[in-house]
Amino acid sequence: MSTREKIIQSAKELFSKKGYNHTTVEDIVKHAGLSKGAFYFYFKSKDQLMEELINSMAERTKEIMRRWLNKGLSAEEMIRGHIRDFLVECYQDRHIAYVFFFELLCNREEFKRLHKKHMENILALLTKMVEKGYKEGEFRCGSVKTLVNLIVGYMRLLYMERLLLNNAGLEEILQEAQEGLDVIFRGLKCGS
Amino acid sequence: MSTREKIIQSAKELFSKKGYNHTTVEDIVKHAGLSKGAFYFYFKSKDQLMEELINSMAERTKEIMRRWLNKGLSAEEMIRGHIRDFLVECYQDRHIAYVFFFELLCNREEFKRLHKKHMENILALLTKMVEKGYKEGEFRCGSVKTLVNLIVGYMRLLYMERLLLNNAGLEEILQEAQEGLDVIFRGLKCGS
DNA sequence: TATAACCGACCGACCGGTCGGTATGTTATA
DNA sequence: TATAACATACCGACCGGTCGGTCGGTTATA
Repeated sequence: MSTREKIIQSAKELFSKKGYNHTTVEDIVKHAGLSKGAFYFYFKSKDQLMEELINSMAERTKEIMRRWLNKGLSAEEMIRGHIRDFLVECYQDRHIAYVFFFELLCNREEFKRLHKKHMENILALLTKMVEKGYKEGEFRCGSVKTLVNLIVGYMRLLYMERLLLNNAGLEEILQEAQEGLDVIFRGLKCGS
Repeated sequence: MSTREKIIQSAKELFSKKGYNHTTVEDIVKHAGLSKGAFYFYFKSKDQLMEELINSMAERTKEIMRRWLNKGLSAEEMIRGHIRDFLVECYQDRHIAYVFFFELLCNREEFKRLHKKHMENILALLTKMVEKGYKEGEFRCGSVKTLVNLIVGYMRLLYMERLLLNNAGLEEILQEAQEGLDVIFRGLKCGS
């Protein structure tokens, strides 16, 4: 692993453990077995490193969604498929996913805007999937907005509570996600 | 409003605007038209104020849930009812709800534990409601855990995205929450 | 006039960022 | 092919600003 990669990896781990604010540049470099000089050789500032982490994570997520959107599948298949990929991605990079979903919102306005920008893109992509379901008569109650919120809310919670706080395994999470989607798609009360 | 209340109110507003870390004690007292001396006359530390805010918010939420649990209603009625009350409470106190749901998770271990403790209580209460639904045959697919996660995730997202980021009105939020619950309870695909 | 309530100058720990330095290549030159 | 000239990668002491918390003093109240 290159020095630059070492710094990034170290930052990811520490940010997810202690948070952005409570992780010092000193912490990051010590944990990577380096010095501050190395850090500022590769990064303009602590903020710049943060932004880089966020952008890379968000772009990968969008890429996954775009891939599924272009497969010509039904809405349910697209949604289930991209969520699976998304959770796998989250699992592999769970440190930085935490930073994206939470850390970013507890910081200065600049970071909140960054989160908002990426979230808007992601929601727009999910909206496209869901819209298809309504347009083609696949979904019959609720509304686009409601469904999008249900899905995103569930994913976030799954990630936060199960993956991060409870350290659940990947298979377990995927299983749970499918169950939740079953409820959303089929409903609680209309047939088993 | 007493001086103590002024400080609390000021802290709530600033914490939700700038976050706990980026709100200084100086900010809080200036915004309340007071001085640091007043702050440290009423509070042992900035952390103690934070804990007080969190505990009070969490206790009120639990109280709402307990009230609905003891009404002898069906699971769906209990869930819909307490969520309504909860959202009203959140709306009135949206500043501190933000701190509870997000700020707490982006801070030192001590605060994370506090969040976890309250969350466990709240989830246990919700679980009781949901269990009743399965026990009495009201709910027919999914599982207790899945349903609890779906509901909590949706509430959190509604609160975060709609109430906080989009500044939606109370009636609008309540309406949306009902729609989401409709989907969960009836399902997307089994009858309109 | 005693005490509660409040003021605000100041302390000191902490942390992001800087900067002068070094060591290990790599390229140019004669 | 020896060496001067330069570049890259990294070190760590230090600086300057920030902010939680303290403390000696002042004002209001009963």
